[in-house]
Amino acid sequence: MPLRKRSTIQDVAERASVSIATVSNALNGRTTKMSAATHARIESAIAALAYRPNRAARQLKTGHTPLLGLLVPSIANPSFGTLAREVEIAAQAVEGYRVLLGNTYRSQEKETSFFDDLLSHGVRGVILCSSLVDQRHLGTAIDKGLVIVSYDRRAIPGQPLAIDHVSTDNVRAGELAAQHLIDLGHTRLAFATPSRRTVSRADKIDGFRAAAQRARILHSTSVLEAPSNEAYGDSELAEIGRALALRLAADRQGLTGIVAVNDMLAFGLMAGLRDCGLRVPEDISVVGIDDLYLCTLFRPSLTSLRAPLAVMARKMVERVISRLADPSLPVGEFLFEPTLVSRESSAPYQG
Amino acid sequence: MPLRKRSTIQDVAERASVSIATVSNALNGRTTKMSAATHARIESAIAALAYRPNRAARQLKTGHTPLLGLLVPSIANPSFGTLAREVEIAAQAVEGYRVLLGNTYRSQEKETSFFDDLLSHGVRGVILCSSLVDQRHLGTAIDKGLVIVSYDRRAIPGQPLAIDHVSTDNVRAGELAAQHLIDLGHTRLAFATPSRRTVSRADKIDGFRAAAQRARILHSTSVLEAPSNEAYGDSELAEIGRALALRLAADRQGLTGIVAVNDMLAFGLMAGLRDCGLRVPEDISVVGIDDLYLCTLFRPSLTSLRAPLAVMARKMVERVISRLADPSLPVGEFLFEPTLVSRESSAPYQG
DNA sequence: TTGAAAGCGCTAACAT
DNA sequence: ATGTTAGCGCTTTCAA
Repeated sequence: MPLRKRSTIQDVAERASVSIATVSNALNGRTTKMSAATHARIESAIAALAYRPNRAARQLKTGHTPLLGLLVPSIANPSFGTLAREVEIAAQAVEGYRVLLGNTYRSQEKETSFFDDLLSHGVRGVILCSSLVDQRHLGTAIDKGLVIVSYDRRAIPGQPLAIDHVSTDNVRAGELAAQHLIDLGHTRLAFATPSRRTVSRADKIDGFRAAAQRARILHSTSVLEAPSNEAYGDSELAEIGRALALRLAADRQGLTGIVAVNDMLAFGLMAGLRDCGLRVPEDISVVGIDDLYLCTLFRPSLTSLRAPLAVMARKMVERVISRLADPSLPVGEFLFEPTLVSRESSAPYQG
Repeated sequence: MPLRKRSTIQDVAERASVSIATVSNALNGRTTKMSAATHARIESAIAALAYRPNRAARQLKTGHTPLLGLLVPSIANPSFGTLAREVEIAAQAVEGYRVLLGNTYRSQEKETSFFDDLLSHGVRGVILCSSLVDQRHLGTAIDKGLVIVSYDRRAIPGQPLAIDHVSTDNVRAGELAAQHLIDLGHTRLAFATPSRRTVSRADKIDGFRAAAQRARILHSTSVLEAPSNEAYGDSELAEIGRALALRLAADRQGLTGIVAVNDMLAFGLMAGLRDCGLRVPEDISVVGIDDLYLCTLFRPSLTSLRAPLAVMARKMVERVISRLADPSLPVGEFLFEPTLVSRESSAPYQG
């Protein structure tokens, strides 16, 4: 079959015997400016030609295009895969937006280059999942017209950037996780995390310690951390969990409960503990954070903290689009409450 | 800081005291058409203004834009997350292309709507991971100018569509998986799969049966299948695995080795078997297909078949871009050899 | 109620 | 070696 050229607004106008201006009006909902008959003729011409407006042309004129950037450390990480799915659903639902995906592997250079490309493509809204501490490059991007919504990190007080923040209440997540173990009778707890500090990790630790404090067991509490020694890879977090398990097997320090900074690390931790002959939950209870659906597939299944991802994705999309329409919108921070999902990996303390 | 308007080719031309045509020439590598001094002036003007060409304008003129569509059933599924990462890397590496992501949840309507949007955005190349059997809508999309490369399904002989196919050799994958179990001494084997047939699933089963045939154990071989009773969801495949495990526990039929159609199903299968008191690998050996990095995190870790994903992603990107440049390119089918990665889930038959 | 026309930023054919 | 210009498909102002 011959490759027909896509039909243009011209073709529609001719077929409906009107000017392109009138077709454009119809396209943009200004139907009050024409007779019903004209409108009908245009509609049927559009249908007959399977006409779809050329976004590039429209964008050249209006400066807008229904595209959103989504920047994640790595889409191969199930946490971000799940998030990406929710973002895509929300973007489609809200305004028929499509999603331009980028992976950063935690490289500031890749983030910057993605921003440049977005701008170059006329995309001005972006949802950013970044664990980078240094955020100076964001200022540059914003100055160039980018609207950024940041996922899973609180606003840093005094930060001058016009960025909305949508995040789980990570303090609360750490707190609920620790409290769950405390309620089960555990008193010697640890928090397992990569050593590099990020806002969200610090928050989780704060919550963890707050719960311990309240239960007066802060003194028997510790933070287990290991550096990531490889370039950002799929299994990095799990490897850290595994490394921590080995250390624990060598010197357990009486620990009976561990909160992991996220599920992937918890999975690695559980694998490592098992390899060392430590049983979960009989010897050590483990709680993750994220509640990936993978939690239900491991044995023991992993107790974890769930955030309302779909709602958060909708909020992010909504904020990006709102701020695009009205740049003077006050900056907002939106924290969402996590809930504990109890499974097999956590059990009562065995005196 | 005031939001400066992005600079245009005009601005560059003025700053370098040349015409926009010359700037355009410089931009498009036609540097032989100007003096070195002029070129240098333009370069420095571009740098000074941080000029980046407006893609929409360029596209309106040329009909091209460095964007690729990537359509997957669900990006939350780690198989597709991993693929998406490789595709993004390849697209960036080859020509600085960016990736527009879409999820189909196996809905033909969503596929079609994604194609329409791509076209509307001027994107003409797309990498498609589809398990849909009916492919008539693809013909329509191709007629409209879309260049499609299909992932993980063989070309259907006699299919008239101009689609390149890049896939694991699934027959070989099924064969290697079965052979591995046979080599371990197993004689009563089953292949576990969702009941809905796709090209790739049928191929895997063919390979599985071919290996059994060769070992003269085809008669003690079966295909275990269960329907998916939920809408496409994250855990669908795992649930099917779990359901099959329950059936097996009720009536094991002497089985000692199972090949799962993919790793996610295998994970569910292993969880279900364990819940029913069947031990892997002592009672039953399990082999998956895909070799997700998650394989190493489960206990027992999962034996699986690995495909050269990065190479395949590069091939797909390369084919899309080649065919975009030369639509008369002969249609190709590219099959890649899987390799077995042996882990804990498969062990010698215990008479 | 409808249409003419300018112009968004760029490329490339065609001058000079 | 460099410049002039038409035009890609669309929106929108202004005129009729």
